[in-house]
Amino acid sequence: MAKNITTQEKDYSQWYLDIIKEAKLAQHSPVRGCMVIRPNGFALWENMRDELDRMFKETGHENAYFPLFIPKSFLSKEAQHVEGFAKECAVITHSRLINSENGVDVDPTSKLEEELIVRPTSETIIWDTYRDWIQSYRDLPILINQWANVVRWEMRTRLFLRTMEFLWQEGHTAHATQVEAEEETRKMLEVYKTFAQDFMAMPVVTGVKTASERFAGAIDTYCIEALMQDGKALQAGTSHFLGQNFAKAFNVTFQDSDGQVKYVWASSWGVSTRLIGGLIMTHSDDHGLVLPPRLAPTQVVIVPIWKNEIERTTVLSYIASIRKELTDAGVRVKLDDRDNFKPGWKFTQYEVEGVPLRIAVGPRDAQNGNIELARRDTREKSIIPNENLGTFIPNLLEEIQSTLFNAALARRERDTHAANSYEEFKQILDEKGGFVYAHWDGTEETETRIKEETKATIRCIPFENPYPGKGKCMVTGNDSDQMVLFARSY
RNA sequence: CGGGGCGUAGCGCAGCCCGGUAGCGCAUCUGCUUUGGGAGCAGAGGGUCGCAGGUUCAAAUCCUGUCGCCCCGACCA
Repeated sequence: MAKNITTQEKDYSQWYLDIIKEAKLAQHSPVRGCMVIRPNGFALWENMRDELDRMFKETGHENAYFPLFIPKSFLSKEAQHVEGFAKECAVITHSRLINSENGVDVDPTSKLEEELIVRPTSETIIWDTYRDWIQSYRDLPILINQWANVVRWEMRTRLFLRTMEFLWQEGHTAHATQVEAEEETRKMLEVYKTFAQDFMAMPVVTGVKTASERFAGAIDTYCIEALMQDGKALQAGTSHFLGQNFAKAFNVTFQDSDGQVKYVWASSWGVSTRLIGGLIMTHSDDHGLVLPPRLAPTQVVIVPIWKNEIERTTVLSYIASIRKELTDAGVRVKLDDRDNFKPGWKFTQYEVEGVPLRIAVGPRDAQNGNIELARRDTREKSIIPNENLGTFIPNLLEEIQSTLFNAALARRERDTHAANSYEEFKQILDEKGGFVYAHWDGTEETETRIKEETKATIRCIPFENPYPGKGKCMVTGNDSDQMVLFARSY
């Protein structure tokens, strides 16, 4: 058992923080609610980013970059949007410091004519720009993504899950027709689902948000929802059909092939460093982080073992060919031949850091033509011959990838229930947690009441319902078209 | 914004009640022995005790203020 990691059973929240600390993913910064993403965490983010970026480009998108600062007036142009973000905007009021007895002070003479907002999201400045880019239907669609940081002044923060500044991507697309914009919204949700499941090995439910959970300024918000090990849901990504709301607010029109001037249709979609929190809470255990091989910065770590200089030379030369074979096969391999840590220490450390496979090689293995192989996911250890590792190891990494997904899927299915009455609903939430499907009459009043009484929210109205069919609302008894997905959430 | 906790060596903490040479563990450096699941011994370096006032011969310790961070709840990706 790894030292310094609180068990999940004892305190899940503390366990989560311990994992981040011990796996060196991130640390708190001197600024409240902000974090330093350490090399281990950032390498993970880079792999996620690269894969998503590839998927965005395969679906026809281009990257661009828009400013960090947004004129205050832009925020006020779309009423719903303003209302949604007004409470959490950082505002820049001055441009200069002056020396003072206290060190430095804000120079009162440097007050800005128009205050600037640090972007909480970029719809406004992007749609202000799109107005210049779009005249004709021939200018459409515009399929843009940007990788950026954004700031939302949160009351309460948690590393990765909710920080005041976070990294994300935001896609912003402009289309000639409603159908096309809606298709784009759904297409990108599918991209997120594929990424979450195939790369993060994190099963997700796709669906549409209710009005109260909808993105400010959207007509519809689609989401991927994942279920964490402690039975709480995590919104892992969102995709919004924005209708013509921003086009109207920023007067973005085009002349269509029929000669008429029309407003442009829009979508936006994003995932953030929050995904790292979801990854942690999907796979990791009391021994530390567990990373899916497809995203792990290091897929295989090789730990050599020796007693003296002769053994060291023998073992390291034996390892050299193994390392080359794996590297040639496209495996991300790290050799840790440091002499100031003992093998046992390294074993534990790489386990804590979540490296999917560990190969240990000592004099005996070099002598016998073997390697010792340890899997992080099952923690099984075996001695195998040093043969065909260039095909064996990649295959094993893929097996680990699917084992992790299957385990996460089995856990989600175990923790997914259907409630046929409000009493049963509350009982499931209190005793088991997890996803709970239940009938709801479709009104905001009922939704609010359920939230106030149980702290559970409607995560989504799922596209694929495991409990299809009409029924009666568990609270009011009114008609319900289908069960919707409830959970307590992060 | 409420409730709780904490600021003392790079990290984790004790010391504070009862004022009197600033300590412990880990980490770091040196040397030797070690290396198949978080090594051992010996030695060494490292501090304006969050900040500002006050009381006192004397303040990490008592008093007053102030700043910051974390955790738990009300809003949100």
